Amino acid sequence: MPSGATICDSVATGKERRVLLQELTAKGVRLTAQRRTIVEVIQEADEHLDAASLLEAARKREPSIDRATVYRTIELLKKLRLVDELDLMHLHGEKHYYEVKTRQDHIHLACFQCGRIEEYVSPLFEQLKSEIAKKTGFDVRVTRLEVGGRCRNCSTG
Amino acid sequence: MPSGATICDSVATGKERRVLLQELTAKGVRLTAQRRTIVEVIQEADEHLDAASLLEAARKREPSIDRATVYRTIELLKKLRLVDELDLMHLHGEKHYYEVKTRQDHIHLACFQCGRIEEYVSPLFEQLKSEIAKKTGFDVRVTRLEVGGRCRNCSTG
DNA sequence: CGCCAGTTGCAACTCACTTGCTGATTTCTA
DNA sequence: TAGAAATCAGCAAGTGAGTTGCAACTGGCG
Repeated sequence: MPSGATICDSVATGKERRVLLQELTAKGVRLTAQRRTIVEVIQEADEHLDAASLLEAARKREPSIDRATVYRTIELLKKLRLVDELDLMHLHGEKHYYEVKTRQDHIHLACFQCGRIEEYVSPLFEQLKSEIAKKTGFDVRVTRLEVGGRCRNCSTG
Repeated sequence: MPSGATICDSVATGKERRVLLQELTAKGVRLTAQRRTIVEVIQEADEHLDAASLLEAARKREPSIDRATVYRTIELLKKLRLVDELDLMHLHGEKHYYEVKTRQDHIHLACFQCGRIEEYVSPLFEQLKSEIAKKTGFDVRVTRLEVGGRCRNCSTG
């Protein structure tokens, strides 16, 4: 975990989310009403948001917000490494999904049959990332591990 | 490795590629001149191909080939699990890249600075996939692990 | 060697995302 | 607490990757 990161939720699971507004303020990022709103929506989301859903949700609070602002804010949050971008195996077209970075990276499992997304955290994954860094000399900034297949329910029988 | 798969190259590295034409014939897929050409291009490629480059290369051999045919053939090869689709961390926009499936999945490391793509194979990754299958009951069909950061050269100094 | 399900080329279309510009806002300085 | 400088937002037009409907064509079986 980066020093100074602000987190919440259970520390045991590795799933604590960063607190975006605090981190943005700490980094001296200019806080406009639009950014506040977009960041709130992402922070409070309990499912994976694509840009269009994010825009829709943000407009409920701040109707004038534009698509371009949403994309520009997402870009900003990605660059600051406060959110992760996902494809979810392109189960529903080519759009991207966004989620607040958690302390430990997690793996996304996408079921091709029922479309459900499962999340999975593993010390083995952390170990693999360390191995990569050590063996290749790579400074690992972002990782994305997505798995496609059939979930337990859909693969029985 | 699936039974009956045809492979080539050194078996030691896990990087042997499937032989697409053979596998297509074996599966009874109708072989048109266009499909042959597209498959040859993918098979012989020594770098990651996006759809546009694939089209361009295929047209050098068979000038009438259309973009739609390339996309439809890629879709076919993906469904038959003969090729993998990559994003390469969207280093060059939103397009996708394709490569012939190898015996062992490999990890793609994308350098944000110089743009180079490194490949990495690890038993730990195979172990992680088994763990996922065992713990979640997921029938793992496709995996994609991409890492973004800075390569050894770009991170020194 | 003729048939026909499956495939192709074409052109128009969709969808996610980007960009140039102008006017508005935030934050810094005095 | 003004005013200035820098940054940001909204708008609307544009881009680029990928998709689709359709008529013509063809691989491979009978």
